[in-house]
Amino acid sequence: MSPAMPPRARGPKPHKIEADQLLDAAQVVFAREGLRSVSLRAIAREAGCDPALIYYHFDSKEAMFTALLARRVPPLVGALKRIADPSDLRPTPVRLWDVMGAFHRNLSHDPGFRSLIRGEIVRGTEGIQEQIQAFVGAAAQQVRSLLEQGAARGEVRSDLPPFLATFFLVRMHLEVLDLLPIVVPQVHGLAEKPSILAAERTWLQLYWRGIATDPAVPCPPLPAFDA
Amino acid sequence: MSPAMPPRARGPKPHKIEADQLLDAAQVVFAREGLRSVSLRAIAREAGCDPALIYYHFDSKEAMFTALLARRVPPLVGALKRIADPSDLRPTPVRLWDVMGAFHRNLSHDPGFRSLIRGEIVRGTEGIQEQIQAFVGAAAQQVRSLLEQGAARGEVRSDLPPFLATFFLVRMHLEVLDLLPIVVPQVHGLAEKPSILAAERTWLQLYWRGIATDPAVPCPPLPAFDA
DNA sequence: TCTCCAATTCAACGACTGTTGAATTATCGA
DNA sequence: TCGATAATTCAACAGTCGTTGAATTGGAGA
Repeated sequence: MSPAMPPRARGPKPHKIEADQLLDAAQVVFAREGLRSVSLRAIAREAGCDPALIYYHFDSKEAMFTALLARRVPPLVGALKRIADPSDLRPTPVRLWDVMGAFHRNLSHDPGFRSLIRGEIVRGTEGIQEQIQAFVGAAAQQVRSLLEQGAARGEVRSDLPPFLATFFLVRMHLEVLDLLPIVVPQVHGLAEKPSILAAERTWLQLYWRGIATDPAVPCPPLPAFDA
Repeated sequence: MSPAMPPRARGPKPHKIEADQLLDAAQVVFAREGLRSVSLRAIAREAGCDPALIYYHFDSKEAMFTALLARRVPPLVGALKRIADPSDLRPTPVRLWDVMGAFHRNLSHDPGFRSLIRGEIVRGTEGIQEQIQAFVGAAAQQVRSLLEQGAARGEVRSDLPPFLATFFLVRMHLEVLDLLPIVVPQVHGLAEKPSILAAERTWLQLYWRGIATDPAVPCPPLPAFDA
């Protein structure tokens, strides 16, 4: 047998692997593989370490997932809170567009993360579900408040149940990102993948025409997201 | 050791298990467990037989999934084809409502099946994806045709890319069913789960207001689905 | 009644899973 | 310079997975 491959050194590496780096790797794998079906070994491979190291930083696979959640949620909710501040007097559709921008900035990388959240919601894994509920709840709360402000200002239909208007906005966003670039080109024979930004803009214009007090009043121009 | 549990008889059972019964069982397990993470052993348990029996009727787990697909898709596509027949002169929103009814009748039981389809689309398992593409493509083709007929009759905005209008309709339906009854009550503190039918109706009214040539013209009344 | 076949189960394979305990080592403080 | 500790890996565990080949048996046809 070849004498090569001496057992790799065990001790600490030259560059310590932080818990955050493990989460980065997990994020990448989730994005690629999609599901809760990702294995710790795949995450470890991505991070360039042994699977056992994960247990040095986290108690379990589940704990790792919730840590991932805890790292991503607060920035998004904070952004939504700022947008939904009642002192913001810009037109409602512009503020809604800002909401969608916040979603994009905080969730648009890795569809696996969204798919994961979605899966846990419908499956309902013990313990995880409550955390996701808290996250989705906090986000939806802000959007709902924003829509109610719009109704109070006479810009949004008041005959529409606010929870439905909220639900349609939040949920739509989570999905359009993942399916549109895959499904549309093949199904409709488009040469290029449709621009997600353009699709989002069209969607909000449609939605606004639906919820506006006077649908004849056109939607104001909507800038790109990264502004 | 107790002499109980003599090895169960091996030969044929009194009531032969048909391939369709295995598919029924698979459907149930998919609906409950949700994902591609269902095991053949779970399906066999549900069907009350040995896992190996599945390999008597199907070549592999993948073949079983495509058989499930083949059993469900043709009725849906057939229904859509009838609705999209150009000789149907009813108002466009009513026909769109019919489309949603067809989705409901053919897909509303087991969210697991939809979740499965959605997962396979974004993950892209070899072989399976093409079949799903064919299915989604055939369905979307009919919806798109219907929307184009609406535009030709002056009922649907012609400045809206048809592929986007189609995508928004089809995709929205697949999702609202699964998430709404779970998320909305807890997040918005509703006493009861919102009626899916009511939510669907509200959604189509919103959508119609968005795509209609004249959004001031109200959506005609929309009957219940099972008619 | 005998034979054959279709339908079913059993037992096992190798691969992969989350998890753990012990072994190792680089680095830092004394 | 010497320990101690933090960071890392190894090897193994029990379990589950999809899959296969052989064994079994009830019922149909001759």
